[in-house]
Formats: sequence, structure tokens, C-alpha cells
Amino acid sequence: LHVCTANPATTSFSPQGKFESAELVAPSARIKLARIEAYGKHLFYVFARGRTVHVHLGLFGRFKKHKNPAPSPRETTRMRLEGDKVTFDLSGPTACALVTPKEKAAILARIGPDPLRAGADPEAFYAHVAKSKMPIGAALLDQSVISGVGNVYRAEVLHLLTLHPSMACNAMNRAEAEAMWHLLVGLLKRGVKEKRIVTTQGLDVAPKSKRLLRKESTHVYGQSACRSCGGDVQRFVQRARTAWVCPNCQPFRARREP
DNA sequence: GCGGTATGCCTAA
DNA sequence: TAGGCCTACCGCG
Repeated sequence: LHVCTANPATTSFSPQGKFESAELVAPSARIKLARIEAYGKHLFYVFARGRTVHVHLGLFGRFKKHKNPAPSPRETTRMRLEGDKVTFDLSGPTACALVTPKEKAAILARIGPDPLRAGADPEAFYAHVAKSKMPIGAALLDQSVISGVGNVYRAEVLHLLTLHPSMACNAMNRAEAEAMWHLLVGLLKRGVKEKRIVTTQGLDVAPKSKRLLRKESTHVYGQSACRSCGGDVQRFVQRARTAWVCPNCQPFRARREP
């Protein structure tokens, strides 16, 4: 999900002194967080005078919120954001580093369009899909093709479009590619709004537990039975991640349909 | 309490 | 392709 808010009162320092050389940092020299930008899964924490920290949460990264006074940062705390009333500690990120404008530009240059960003241009995505023999399930995880989509949305968008993950990109026609982009825009926006990944329709009765809530939020991801047809969900590894597919709803297709 | 797994991605081989 | 990062959660029992 994309972080879209920044507390203007929030300041920062690095418990490990990781950023000391760039003066982002000693508790005595706290600087204000101006804004946070999200491009796909890449986050940029922009502080006063444009000093920018690149954060990528990866699989384990998370911000833990503490009410002030917050406990001492742990050995594994990579960045601390401190406000008047609350403190956020970042642990486990794949990336957390000060970047120059050049380095930031290099990151943006190697990722594809992000369906969540206003003004994102899907043409690069359409162009890739039109010519690539890569399986569509692999392309959706390739951040240089389209950015921001992860394993859950891969499984769900393909299920909603009744496409098999192993189908070649270029077996999709233009209309299917456009439908995929626009579906992703809607699904990702819904995720931001609800602060969780949900691709199923609303329920009449609210589930009693967090676990059930999660179980009811997808059609095939994490499911043993397809929540559309009840058939067995198959799992296989695709691009080093588990792909989830209902072969009944998503029959493999070798060729492009007119 | 323990072990497996995970909404990710990089590097070495 | 395997391993590493680093943490939370789950099922098991």
C-alpha cells in the first residue's frame, strides 16, 4: 500500500547513526519531514532542504507506531520518525538510505508505470504486453514492466480477468491489456482506501475475526478452494513466488483472441 | 514454544 | 536457482 500522509511536525534521527555523515540526524539536529512520495513500492521520505531517504519495505519492512514517550530504539531500528505525540520506528526494510537526486532519478527510470499514480502512462505497459512472450504472471511481478503490483494483486487480477498466469503476454489483445490496467487502478485504490488488500465484493455480515476478514478478501490468493466456483486452487512457483490459480475459472490460452 | 511461511528483491554462483 | 535479509503470524499440539 502507498503511504500518502506526512505529519509536518514529524522529525527524524537515525538510532544507528547510519545517516550521520549526511547530517540527517543527531537527535539534537532533528529535521522536518516535508512529504512522502510513493512510486510503485519505492517510498521517498523528503525532509527539509530536499534531503531524501529512499525506503523499500520489501517483505519484512514495517513501521511500528509508539505513543510517546516511545521506548528506546532497538538494534534493528533503521529509521525513527518522531512526532509530538507518536513515534514511528522502521525495521526490516530492503532499502533505507539517503539518496541524491541523481540516485532517485535512477530508481524512477528503472520502474514501469504505477497504476496508483495520477498521470501514470500505461503505454509502456501495453507495449511490453504486446510483444513479450514472458508469462503474464511473471510480467506482473516485474517492476520494470508495471510497478506496485505484488503477489496478491497478481493472483487476483488474473483471476478476475479469467487469465492463466502462464499465458504469454502477447496472447493478450489490446482490450485485455487495457482492462488489466484499469482493473489494477481500481483494485489498488480500493486497497489504499480500505488500508488492506480486498478484491472480493462486500459481505453482508462482518467477519468476526481478523483471520476470517483476510480469508474472505481474495478469490484465489491464499485459498484452497476458489471463492468463485469452489474448485481446487492450484499453486506453483512463478518468478520465485507462489502463483495461485483456479484452472476452472482461468483456463490456459495459447493464442491471442481477436 | 517451534517451525514453516510470507503483500520483496538483491546478490552470488 | 539458492541464500540472505528480518519480523510477524499461523498451525500444530
